[in-house]
Amino acid sequence: MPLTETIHRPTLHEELVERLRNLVIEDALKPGEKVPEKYLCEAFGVSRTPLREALKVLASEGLVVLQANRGARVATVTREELEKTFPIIAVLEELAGELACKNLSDAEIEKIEKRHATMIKAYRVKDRKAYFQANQDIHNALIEGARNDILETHHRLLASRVRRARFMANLSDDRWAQAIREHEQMMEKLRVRDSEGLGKLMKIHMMNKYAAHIRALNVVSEDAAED
Amino acid sequence: MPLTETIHRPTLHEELVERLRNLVIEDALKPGEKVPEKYLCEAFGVSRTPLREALKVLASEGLVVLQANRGARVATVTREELEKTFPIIAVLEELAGELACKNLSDAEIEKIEKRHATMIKAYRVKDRKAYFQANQDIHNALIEGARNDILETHHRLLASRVRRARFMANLSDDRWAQAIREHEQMMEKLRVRDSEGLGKLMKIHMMNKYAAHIRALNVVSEDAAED
DNA sequence: TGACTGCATTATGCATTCATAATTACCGTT
DNA sequence: AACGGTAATTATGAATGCATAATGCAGTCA
Repeated sequence: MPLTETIHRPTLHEELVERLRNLVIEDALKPGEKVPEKYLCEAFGVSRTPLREALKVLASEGLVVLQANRGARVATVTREELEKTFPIIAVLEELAGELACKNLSDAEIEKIEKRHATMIKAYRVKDRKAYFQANQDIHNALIEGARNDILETHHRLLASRVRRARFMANLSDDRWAQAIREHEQMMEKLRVRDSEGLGKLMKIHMMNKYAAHIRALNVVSEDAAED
Repeated sequence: MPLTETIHRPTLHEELVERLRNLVIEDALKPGEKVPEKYLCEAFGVSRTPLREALKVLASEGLVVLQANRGARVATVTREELEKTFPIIAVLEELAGELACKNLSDAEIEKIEKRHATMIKAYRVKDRKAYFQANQDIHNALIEGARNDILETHHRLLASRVRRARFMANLSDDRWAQAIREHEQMMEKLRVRDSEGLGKLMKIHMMNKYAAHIRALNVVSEDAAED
């Protein structure tokens, strides 16, 4: 008789994992930076034990790296890692797309349709922020639509290391237009519940995004080389 | 001047993560069982702090589940989880197969060829143990051949929850023969470095393995229903 | 001036301790 | 005897303490 959800009282270290993860993802703690254990303890009002437990977990997620006797640093994302990570995300999205096509309700698809319209509008007026929000929502809805929490977890683990705010600025007009076209195609497949079609498109979409990131990275590293 | 590898001194908690993970994978700690914190501390000769840190990591990997104030239990694998996990492993293997085809050296392929021969021999004489060992080696070699440690990590995380000793016994003669045929096909693709072909076969191979597991599970649960 | 050495300071890993929640054992009531 | 409630015990989460490795700094010598 599942009338009630099993209650979940969060422990300190879980709370901290959550908080710290957000700090890293939102770039409040920047890649390569030391994680100031003492400071964070004071800031959160906890002792070192739960904070250190949280760091261990974040390390196993790959968000920070631990050096014995030298503490934790926020993991830096090298180009090599990007190259390794994107293809994995791509196949996960492919799978998610296939499953979502099968499992999403009509109402949910309708909701995504609305989000899509919002996104298109944002594109027309070049509202980057609104665009990214709607885009994010659509992708999340598709991933969740797969009804596979394990897939979701692994996708999140991988995406959180790659999705960094600074990439948002690097969206070229060309890539933006291309992304919109890809989303239009994806919606077409979703409407007719062509699961394989959607899966393939989502994979391609991700790989194209990857190519754009790499191009942006090249520009950055060329700039850096000028110093 | 990279004459020396950067030395890595393992900390206690890393060591413990390793050890405990093995205990779970090797079924020394059985699913659903409580993880006897105190006992393990004594057995390993460490205090609770590093052991508990290790448990947090294993929990984030999904090998154990933590209940606040009620300690840790070895995670149980439900059929639902199997159903969610296998398709993910399948697409990861597909990707791994593609990458391995591109990245394996001729010498490494030769090694796999030898392993393959060993496996076939084991099949002929119905030596289950030798078969599983060679099989494992081949799969590991292919995953490693992808030259993508992140892919490897996620594959390992997923596989370790699913790969349980008791499944080994459940290999039917039919499935065994089918698996052998699939491996033959995979080798053919690998020899000519048909990356997409190998990828597709590895995915199919995994999904067939999945189907076999489900069949085995059905038998088990029907047996259980007889009580 | 600049690099090296030894000491002081700090940060870190781990052990220990403490407070409290969960479990068990016990006992009285029906 | 079975059930319910309460006290004793145990286990757990978190804080504190301690030993040691890493870092920063002053002093020395070229």
